[in-house]
Amino acid sequence: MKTRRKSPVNLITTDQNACSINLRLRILGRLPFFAGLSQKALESINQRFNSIGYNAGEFIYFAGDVADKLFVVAEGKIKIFQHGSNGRNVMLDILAEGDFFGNLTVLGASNYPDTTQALTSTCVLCIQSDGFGQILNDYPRLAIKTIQVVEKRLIAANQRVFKISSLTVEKRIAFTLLELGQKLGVQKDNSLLIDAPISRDDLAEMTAATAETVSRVMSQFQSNGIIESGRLWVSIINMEALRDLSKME
Amino acid sequence: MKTRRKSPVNLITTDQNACSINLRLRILGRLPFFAGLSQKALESINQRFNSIGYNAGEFIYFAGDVADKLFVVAEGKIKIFQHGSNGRNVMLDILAEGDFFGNLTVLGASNYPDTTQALTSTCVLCIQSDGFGQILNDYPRLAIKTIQVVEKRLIAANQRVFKISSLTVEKRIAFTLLELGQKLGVQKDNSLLIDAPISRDDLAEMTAATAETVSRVMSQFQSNGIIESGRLWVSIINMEALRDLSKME
DNA sequence: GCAGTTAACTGATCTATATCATGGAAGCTT
DNA sequence: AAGCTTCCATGATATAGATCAGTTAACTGC
Repeated sequence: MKTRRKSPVNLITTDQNACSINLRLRILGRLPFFAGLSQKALESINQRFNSIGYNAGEFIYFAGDVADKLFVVAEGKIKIFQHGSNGRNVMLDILAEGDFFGNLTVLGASNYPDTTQALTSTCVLCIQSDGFGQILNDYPRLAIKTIQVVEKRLIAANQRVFKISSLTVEKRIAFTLLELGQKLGVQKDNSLLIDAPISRDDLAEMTAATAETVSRVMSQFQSNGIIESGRLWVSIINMEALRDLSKME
Repeated sequence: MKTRRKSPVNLITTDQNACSINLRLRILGRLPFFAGLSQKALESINQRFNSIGYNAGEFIYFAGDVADKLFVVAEGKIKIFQHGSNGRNVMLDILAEGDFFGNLTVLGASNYPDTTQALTSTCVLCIQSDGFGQILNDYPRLAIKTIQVVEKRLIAANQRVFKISSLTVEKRIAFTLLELGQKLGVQKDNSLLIDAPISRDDLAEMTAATAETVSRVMSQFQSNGIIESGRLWVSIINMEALRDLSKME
């Protein structure tokens, strides 16, 4: 029997004051989204935001809630998913610092189509959707940037459909691990640690598979020296091998 | 053996002059997207568009082409899909009058992620992406409307992922038929004809299934009196039964 | 109206992955 | 450090749907 290893993922990513008022401006200013705005504009935009902290496991909102807010991840990791009544969830993404989520536009009284839950302790910045609408009206360049953000996600979503319908589970998992590595990876000596507490179940929800199948594939990856993994952590050892495996041919 | 019926779908939907210059303004003005703009603004926007006609089967663009144009369907039906090298395509949507496709924003030198092909003879309006970007800059309300259009598609794409991963093929087909009925349906005495030449292969590409499986399910639907169908056409007889079948429970 | 082509139907078989079931390891809790 | 809970591994079995294959029906063009 393979022996699993202790988790190298640090679950406490923020301290209590990460969301303090005086830090908001700095966080917003760092976002590529707001790059190029004057300090004055940035300050006025900052006025409209406030910040909220969540502990690991807490929900930010549920699918069906009235969608009147837009959020930005300031610190921590958040999973965004749709839940099937049967318990078959589908994860759309794991959000990290700088990612937007919630309601981007002022669609009259709509509801969130998905649910968001903190994976680690997190801090999010929050703004009323109509306030954000006014900002977009005042700064058309931001509106165009917003279109680009949403369009990128649309393209990614379409590619996910493509992968689910034409790739094997093994390839989908390989792909997903590469994406997670790229987005959440931190270099640790000779491996790339995915810096979020990801379970087999999470991977199953990301790849449209079952936890058992994911477990089998991950075991195989591990015995081939491609990854290292344990309870709630994964780390990529051989990136090239993963890339080969994910090839569509 | 069940005998199939002659197609009631009219494949010739446009005449040669449907795209004539003097019709463009009328078509643009009808679009909900441009609703609320002054006649003057509309005329200046119209200046930037030109129109192109395609015969059934012709391609508007291929995945990978340089994405420098935005299109609007003026008349006809267009399928938009991704093709897998193996021949396993994934259809994203069937576009009808008023739908946008192509490149909405001025992303520096990107490529189309999908391929578009006319299902009937069609006419499309066309604008350079950077020209459209200027329009969005001039009319921030249009930019916000654009965000809404893309966001709706994103939500639809995510729901497609959800359906593929958690519903049976039968349910997915039922769902897809309902969507097609809603979008392309025309009432014919006691049935709703889907007004586009849709093959079993097309349905397979829409539902992430094979043509054979689709054929079997459609045969069953037909013998249950839920639909009527033949070579390149489908018509819904019993909407309620389809809705029941598509229920997720 | 006949020949050729493409789309659709259906039977037989196969397989990737889900399901069901059990045991073991990691990490909390007190 | 003992007990509890959650997560992970893995074997055995079942099955939805893919694949392979052969036939029939609708449309197209001459």
